[in-house]
Order: sequence, then structure tokens, then C-alpha cells
Amino acid sequence: MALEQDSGAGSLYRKVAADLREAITSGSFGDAGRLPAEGALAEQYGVSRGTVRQALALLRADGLVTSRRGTRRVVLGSARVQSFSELLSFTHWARSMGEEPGGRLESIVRRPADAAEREQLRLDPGAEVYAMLRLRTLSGTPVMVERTVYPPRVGELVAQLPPDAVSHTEPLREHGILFSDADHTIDVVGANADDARLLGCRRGSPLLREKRRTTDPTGTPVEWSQDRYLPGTVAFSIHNSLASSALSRHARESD
Amino acid sequence: MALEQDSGAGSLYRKVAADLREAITSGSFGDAGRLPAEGALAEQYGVSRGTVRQALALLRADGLVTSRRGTRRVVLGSARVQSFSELLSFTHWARSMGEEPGGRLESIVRRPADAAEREQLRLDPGAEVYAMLRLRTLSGTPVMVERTVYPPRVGELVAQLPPDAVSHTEPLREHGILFSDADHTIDVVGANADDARLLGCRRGSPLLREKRRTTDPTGTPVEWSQDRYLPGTVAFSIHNSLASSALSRHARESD
DNA sequence: GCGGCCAAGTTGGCCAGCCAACTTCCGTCG
DNA sequence: CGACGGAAGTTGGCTGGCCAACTTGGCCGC
Repeated sequence: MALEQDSGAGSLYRKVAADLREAITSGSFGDAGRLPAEGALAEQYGVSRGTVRQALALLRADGLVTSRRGTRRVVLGSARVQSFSELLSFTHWARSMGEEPGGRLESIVRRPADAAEREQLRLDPGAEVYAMLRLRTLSGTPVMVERTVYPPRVGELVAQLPPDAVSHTEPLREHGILFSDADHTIDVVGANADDARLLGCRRGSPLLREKRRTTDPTGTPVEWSQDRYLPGTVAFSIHNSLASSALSRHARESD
Repeated sequence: MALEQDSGAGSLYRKVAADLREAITSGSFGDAGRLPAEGALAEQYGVSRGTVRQALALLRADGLVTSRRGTRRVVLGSARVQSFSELLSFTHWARSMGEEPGGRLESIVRRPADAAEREQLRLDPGAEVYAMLRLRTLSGTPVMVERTVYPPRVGELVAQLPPDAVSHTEPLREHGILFSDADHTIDVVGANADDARLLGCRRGSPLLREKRRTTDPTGTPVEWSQDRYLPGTVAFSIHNSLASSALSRHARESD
């Protein structure tokens, strides 16, 4: 079995993981859902067993395979999204569903940060931030109101983007703003006047809210965002195990 | 530096991780939040660098430390809950907040499984299930309606529990029912008549819904549950990174 | 003083091997 | 025919080592 040269992201174990993920979702391993032994995989791929185990740990975290000492690993689910990038990027998520993402910038202003924003973004007193308000659409219909606060370093770049730019995370990545970690909080909140106007719902009607703080690899916050979704447009999905967890966002299924 | 003999869960790297987690949250490493080098930690604990790296991977997944090639690891946050057990067990979660969990069993019946239940629990046509309806309280006030469907093997055990049993997961664990993986879906739903009656809200008022399917280490489903929370009582919190993710549930903060 | 270059330090990644714990299966014995 | 026991297979865990990629800071030259 040969490795695709473009699969994975450089490191060997990621390539092996990507290849196994592909093999699993395409329905190989018809052997009652049993994976080959780690040693066998190592030989097939021409790598050490440790590398195979690194790859399998990724699949394990995504809930694709089980792992129990003494038995071969068992294939569980089959399809799970690339959780991290899809979770952060509305654009990426929408496209993976075959929907056409859109965005309408309502406003972006530079202003002094309030106490909560300073704490979230770890800014010094007196620091300023860029505050953005944006309506996001799927194939033309409004589904979400996004309120994002950026530290100046990032906000300056965002403010220079064209108002009709669909994706913000992609140009930011090209400017060296890397997203590495995110903390999310999900709850319900009533629509305020702005939400109601933009989303076309009544004031006070329930919205699914996701609050998110994202940091770069050094732990420096790069954005603090509050997204409010119309009910029925989105659901958040999490797989977690004794080992680790993976979060994803997907279209709400029909109950 | 010596390892606590009771910290961790058997394996060496878990002990190291537990010890480091303790050291981080207690505020050691005052050195501008810099962790010692992996090699130094390996020497301190008397283990190999690979074991230290396994331990640090756990902390990395929880968002406690960064990791960037070329630089020492940086301490990020300080406190994050033990996500898996707290997420699954209402009882465990409530107690960790200092609240007194309660449960009132409304009904538990054995009946034929419908198509959706058979698929979720991977049961054969004609199989039966145990369907449970339970109201859960925090310090006496109703906060959540729990609807759980068990396969017969598990349901028989649940049905024998006393109606006022606070925790179900703990006695199940003692009977050899192990929880290893869970898939969660979070969205908003309107209260139906039962929800409204039990929670004391109006019909149609929004509830935060968590659907959950839990499996044991072999991948066999052991429960399928639908929990509906009153708004404002709970929020779901997730940390995810390029490597992996950790989900937790917590009391909703004051906006 | 400033800029560039180089070396040391650090993490990412990979390998080969070893043993323990556990599961499964088969053959044997009662 | 069933129960028991042991061997083989498999994953969990740990070691020690090696090199590459990257960051940082200091030294040197200009």
C-alpha cells in the first residue's frame, strides 16, 4: 500500500492517518469492521509501529476506531469532518455541506476595549480593539449574526479586507495570523433588536449562541467572537472519549 | 520531584500528567509561564522523554499548555474540568459545582424499539428497549428533562435501581457497563407538553437540547439519550486545538 | 549602533525493541 | 459434550536514541 504524496500535512503519521481515514470511509476493511494489526499496518506502510500508533491515535480521537488491549481495533463510524478548521471557518463549513456561504459586513469600528474584551484578549488597560458586526448567509438566506472583536494587530488586517469578502480566516492565514486553539461556549439567548432585524425574527426569540475565543500557537488571543444562529439552521456535534475529544459543526438533521 | 502514588490511573504518563496538571494549577512554574524542557522533566521524573511527551500531549489537548517547535512550552489556562466523566454524568457535574443533584424517575418501560432507536443502538429488528423519562434537579429546582433509551442488557439493570437513585452511571459501572465514547449533538428545541409540565415552562418555549449516544470500549451502544435544559441553567464548553479537543459542561456564567 | 550570521537549546518526528496485560481460540481432559 | 488451560495474537506502555525544524540570543563585522 503506497501513501498518497499529497495526503496529510507533511508528517508521516498524518499521511498514514489520512490514508487510513480514506480507507475506512471508502469501506475497505470489510472484514467485519476489523482493522489490520498495528504491526501489519506498519509493514504495509513501511513505517515503524510507533508511527502507526500516532496515526491511530488521531482516528481514535475522532471516534473512527476503537482500541482495546488484546483485540484488533474495530471500525466505528465512517464519516467525520475535519473538525478544527470547519469549526472555526463558517465559509469552510458551509462549502463542505455544498451550500454557498455569504457575508454582509454591517460595521467594523476601532474603539477602546471594555473590561470584558480586555480580559478575553489579554490586552492592557487603554488598549483599543476592532469590533465587527457581520451577517452570514447560506445560499442567500440569513442564518447567523457574527460579532467579533479583534486585537489591533489582527483588526487592522480585517478592516482592509473588501466588505464583501466571504472568508476572513483564509486571508488572515496568508498574513501570518495562525489559529491554533479555541475555547467555545454554547448556550441559548434571546434575540436583541439588531439580531431580530438582521435575521428576520422577533425580538426575544431564541437563538443558539456560540461564544469563541481563538488563540495562535503561542497562546496569544487573536479573536473573540459571539455567533448567534437561527434555530434549526445548525447543530454542534462533539465526539469525546476517555482519551480525547473532537468537536464539529453540522447542519441540523431532521430530528 | 517524586510522583504521588495515587495520582493518575495506573500508567506512568498519566501520573506524570496528573502531577504536572497539579503543579500548573497550583502556580508553580512562575518562570513567566514557561515549562521546563521535556528532557529536564524526563530527568526529574525519572522517565524517558517519550513518556513525558505522552503526558504533555494530554495537557495540550486540554488547552493547558502550548507547544511550538523551537520554544519551551508555555502555560496557558489553569483549570479545566475532567471533561469526559463530567459530561456524561449529571451527578458528577452538579457536585463539581457544589450543587446538590437530584432525580425523579417519571417512568421506565420495556417496549419494542422503533426504527430510529434500533439504528442508534444497533439493534436487530424486533428487539426491545427500555425507555426512561426522568426529571433532574439542581438543589431542588428542575433544570432538565432526560429521555434515555437503553438496550435490554443495560435497561434491565437500570430498571432495578431504586426510583430515587441520584446517579445511574455509578451503579452501572459497578455492573461492568463501561462508558468509553460518546457522540453529542447540541441544538435548540421547543418544549413539548411533558417538558412544559415537568420544567414549569410554557409549551414551545426554547430549551437547550443535548442528544447523546454512548458506547462501551468495543463500540457497542449502551445508551441513547436526549436531555433538554432550561435556558440559563447550563452551557456547553469546548476546547479544541489543531491536535484534539476536550468538551465540558458548566453552569452558565452571567453573560 | 545596527544588522546579519551562527551556535545552542528545544520540540517534532521517527525508529527498533522490549515487556505486560488482555483477548481469543483451540486442544485437551474430565 | 462441556469446562478448563495454555498458546498465540494484539494493543498498551516505556525506553533510548537519532535527526530535522525551528527559535532565541549572542557574537562579529560593518
